[in-house]
Amino acid sequence: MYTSLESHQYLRNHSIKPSVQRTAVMDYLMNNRTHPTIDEIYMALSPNMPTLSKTTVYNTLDIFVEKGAVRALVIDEKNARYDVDVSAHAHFMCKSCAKVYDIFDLKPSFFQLPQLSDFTIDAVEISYSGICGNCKGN
Amino acid sequence: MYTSLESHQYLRNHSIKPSVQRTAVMDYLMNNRTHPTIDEIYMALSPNMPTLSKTTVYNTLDIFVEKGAVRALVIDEKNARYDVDVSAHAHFMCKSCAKVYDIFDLKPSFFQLPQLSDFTIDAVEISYSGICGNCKGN
DNA sequence: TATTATCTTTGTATTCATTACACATTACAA
DNA sequence: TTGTAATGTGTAATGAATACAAAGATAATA
Repeated sequence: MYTSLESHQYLRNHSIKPSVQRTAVMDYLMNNRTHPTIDEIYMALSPNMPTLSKTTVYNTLDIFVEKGAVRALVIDEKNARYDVDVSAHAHFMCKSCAKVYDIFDLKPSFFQLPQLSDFTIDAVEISYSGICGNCKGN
Repeated sequence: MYTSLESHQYLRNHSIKPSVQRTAVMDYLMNNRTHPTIDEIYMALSPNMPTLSKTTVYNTLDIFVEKGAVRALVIDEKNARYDVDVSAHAHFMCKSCAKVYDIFDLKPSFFQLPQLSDFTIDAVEISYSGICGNCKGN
């Protein structure tokens, strides 16, 4: 369980001014490693922050991504998802329940960026899809 | 330049009944390897097929993907993109102009699907991003 | 402390890709 | 030819994301 002090510090480390809203969103991301959508974050926080606006959640995540504190995942065609773990790892999305899982045990070479003269490559996203264990039983 | 005869045959090979509309869409995909969006396909075809409906383009691509004749790419958060080349290759999207390029020269092992007890993995998508050569000059 | 400028948050309105759905048209088999 | 299923079409609805203007908070300066 991460405290808001830690989120606070993490934000500062990424040159993000830690407002109440930003700290709350970062707090949620650090404690819920489920690659949540904007709506999930908003729904989780709004009971305790009735004045929170969904626009703020959008703005906040945009800043987080811009500052490199969070990664935006393009794996779910329905929604953007956010991952506070910016280290090299891949993801798996279940086509049945739409949950997104981490996959850590891949060769580091998979995450090396190719050097191509035509492009300046600065990021890679490796996304698997299929059916997860929970859904297999259904 | 692929002819509509070839598209026709390609559809049959994938158990897709080749209607006029489906053949036209497949024709376009085979001759325009630019990973087009639904709208781009519709805009390109509608001058010659004034009665074509965008809904038909959506339905058609859904069938193509379902039958494995085409791959839907989740790389551009704005639009779905479609690739008639279903062989193992990766993509690069330019964050400036949003064009999507093919990347073929990766190790085959990158496209092997991990065997994990928790998931049944049946697809992988490797997506790079950055700035393309055209935009670098700007 | 008062003033001012800047940054942040908020709510509403808008955009636009995608989906839902009902109806029209076509293909095909009996 | 007739009936049925498959396919195509147009419109309406959905909903994520964005634009924007106003309100509120923060920080710096006098």
